Amino acid sequence: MDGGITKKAPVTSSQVAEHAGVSQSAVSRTFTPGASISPKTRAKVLAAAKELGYRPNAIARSLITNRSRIIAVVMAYLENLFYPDVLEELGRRLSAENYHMLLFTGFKDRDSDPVFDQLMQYRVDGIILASTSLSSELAAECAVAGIPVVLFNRTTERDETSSVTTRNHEGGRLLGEFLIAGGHKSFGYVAGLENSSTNRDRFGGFREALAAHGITEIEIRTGNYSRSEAEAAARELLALPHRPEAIFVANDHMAVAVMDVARHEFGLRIPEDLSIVGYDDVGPARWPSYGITSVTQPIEPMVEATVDILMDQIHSGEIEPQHKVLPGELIVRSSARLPKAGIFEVDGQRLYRPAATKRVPL
Amino acid sequence: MDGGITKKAPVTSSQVAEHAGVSQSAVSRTFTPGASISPKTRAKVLAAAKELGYRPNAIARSLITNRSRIIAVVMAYLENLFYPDVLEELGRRLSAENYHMLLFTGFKDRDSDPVFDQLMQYRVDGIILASTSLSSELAAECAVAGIPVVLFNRTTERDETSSVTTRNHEGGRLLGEFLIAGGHKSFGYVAGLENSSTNRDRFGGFREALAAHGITEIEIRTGNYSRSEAEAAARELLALPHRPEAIFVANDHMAVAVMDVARHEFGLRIPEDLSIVGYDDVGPARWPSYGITSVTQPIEPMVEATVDILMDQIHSGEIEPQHKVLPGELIVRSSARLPKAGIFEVDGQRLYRPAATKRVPL
DNA sequence: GCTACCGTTGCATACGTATGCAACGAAGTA
DNA sequence: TACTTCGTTGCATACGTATGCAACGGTAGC
Repeated sequence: MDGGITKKAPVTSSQVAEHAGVSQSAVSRTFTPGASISPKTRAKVLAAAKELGYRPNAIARSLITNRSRIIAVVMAYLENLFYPDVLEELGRRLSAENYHMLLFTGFKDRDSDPVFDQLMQYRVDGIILASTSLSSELAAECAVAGIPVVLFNRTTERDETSSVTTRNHEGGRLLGEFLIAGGHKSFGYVAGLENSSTNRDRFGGFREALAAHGITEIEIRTGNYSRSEAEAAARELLALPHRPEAIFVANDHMAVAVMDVARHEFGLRIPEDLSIVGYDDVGPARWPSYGITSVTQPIEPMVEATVDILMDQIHSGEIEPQHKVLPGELIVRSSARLPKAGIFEVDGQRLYRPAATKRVPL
Repeated sequence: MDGGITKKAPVTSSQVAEHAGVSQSAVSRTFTPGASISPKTRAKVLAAAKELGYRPNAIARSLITNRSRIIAVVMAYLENLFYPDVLEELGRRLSAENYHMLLFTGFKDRDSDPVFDQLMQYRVDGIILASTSLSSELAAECAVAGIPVVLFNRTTERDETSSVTTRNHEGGRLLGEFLIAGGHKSFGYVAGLENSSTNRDRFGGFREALAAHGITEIEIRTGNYSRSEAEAAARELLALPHRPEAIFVANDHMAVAVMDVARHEFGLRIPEDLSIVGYDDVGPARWPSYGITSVTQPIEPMVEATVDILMDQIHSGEIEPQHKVLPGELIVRSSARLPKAGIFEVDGQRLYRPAATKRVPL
């Protein structure tokens, strides 16, 4: 044997039709749910199809139906485990709707224009933008093209693009209140990407909470949601003459890095010498080595909402921007000193809800 | 304004042709590299295309060229950061070749048949299988269909499907020698998925190394490459009356979990009370909280080899199974007691190479 | 037995692009 | 000038499927 196998042409609906003694239309209708076809011919076609190993050609179908059943998912980087988790859940939810993911990743955030060109060429039925920003021209172009777009964990200034987020502002405020209730007096903040809405909102709420208690000084360093930059930011913060007693890190991915630097480079005990709180409630935050007090971003509801918006817009053909904002919870773990009150145990997890808002979910 | 925007039909090559005063062929040739077209008409077409906002329809192109420029990437789960890293690198490499990824993830490993059906319908140009097994019938079906398949970090018994792996057997052996040279006397192994080649090979090498020193008893528990199962496995191993002095965990993802259990549930000091070694050299293994001694699996060369094999088979049309096996290095960190000799510093990293094989890269 | 009706079927066409083929024109050669 | 050559262009067709339309056959109602 020569070992080399050359590409064999796939079976077409016409071949199946001939083999089954029916027309090509009948084959097509057999594989089109709801089409007018008698059980008898349908059975004949299915038998012939199975025998020949026929699979409908999704490409040809897309050409005629103008629907590719492909959703473009744009994630500049997957370093933060939050996004792989999102991706997995998206895979589940989209495949349940019989949609598929064309993934764009591994590019630098600034190179999004060629990415956009590519995904437009595939006539995707929808676009999910996570962990990347979208210039407003591109958003406009999508709108003109009539392609539904959902920003995942991001919002834009103007409300023209649909989005799914959590209550980042309230989350940041809650963390601020938590730290203040814990008796901390001086504060630091490790920022995420400066122009990201999550960073703005989380910090906005945090600052507001501190300001309500007369605290306006916050030492800020930027980590850009990257581990290595967060390490550098931590080194600067912890080397200050008056080191902050508590640091809010804009997400858990960076908080882990900050904690590592604090412990292993500065020899600090957490939370005795330093309190750290994060955001996302991502995997490593739950590991006992870290145990980060963090605000959850509930991935499953977020993904569900995202897919719902897309499906709604795809099926209706109308692109009315929708904005879904989901609640989160402050999960109390061991990375920050505890307040005297406001901690509740629910389903084996400790949550923080200050008295005034105890009954209102975040 | 009513806010709702209805889908606008995209611009076609014929419209561009009319607008530019040329034939549709000329438009097609303008966007086909290497086609016969004069600079003058080309410029006219490009101007018209830009003006109308034309983008070639990749779907229609695929139909006629029989090439979708889509590669199916199948990853059952992304829990282990190794795979998101792979995904990112794949994104870089494939987009450099102007290919795109259709990602299948978030399904249980047993549900791979419907996944296979889906990806076949899109007439993908190639398939990358990582973190999932493929039944041999499916592999055969791909072979018949002439679709190149590469197993990433997996091999099958028979050599009929291309694969990219690292020297897992040698890596396991090296870790065994390292632990023995470190003076350990009793050993445990936390296994990965039992039928995976990585698990078989790593353990095979490990057992071989121990056997060469007269050690045949290894306490084995299975973690199935899952964090929670690895935790359970660790609890069993560490509760044994004669707790092993050293544990080889089949990958770093599980090793982190084992280390957490050892420290926080059993109060063990690492490496004083217990040595742990892992595999993959994945992110958390490098974090100072863990510092896992581990054998690297070099993602970039592995991905490069994978894409090379695919491109080769796509362009040649011949599917000759290729098997690429890449070297790894044993990176010495702090999770296991050190041997007296054999540790070298290279580029700021400590490597272990026993005297006999010092000059031979793993 | 005739008509009306409805479910089923095949015919023909359309989707947007690539490409073999022939025609054309310009340039070069004798 | 006549002939060859070669680069460029348009025509026509093909890719594999979905679907409007008309035709067909069977059934029910009178």
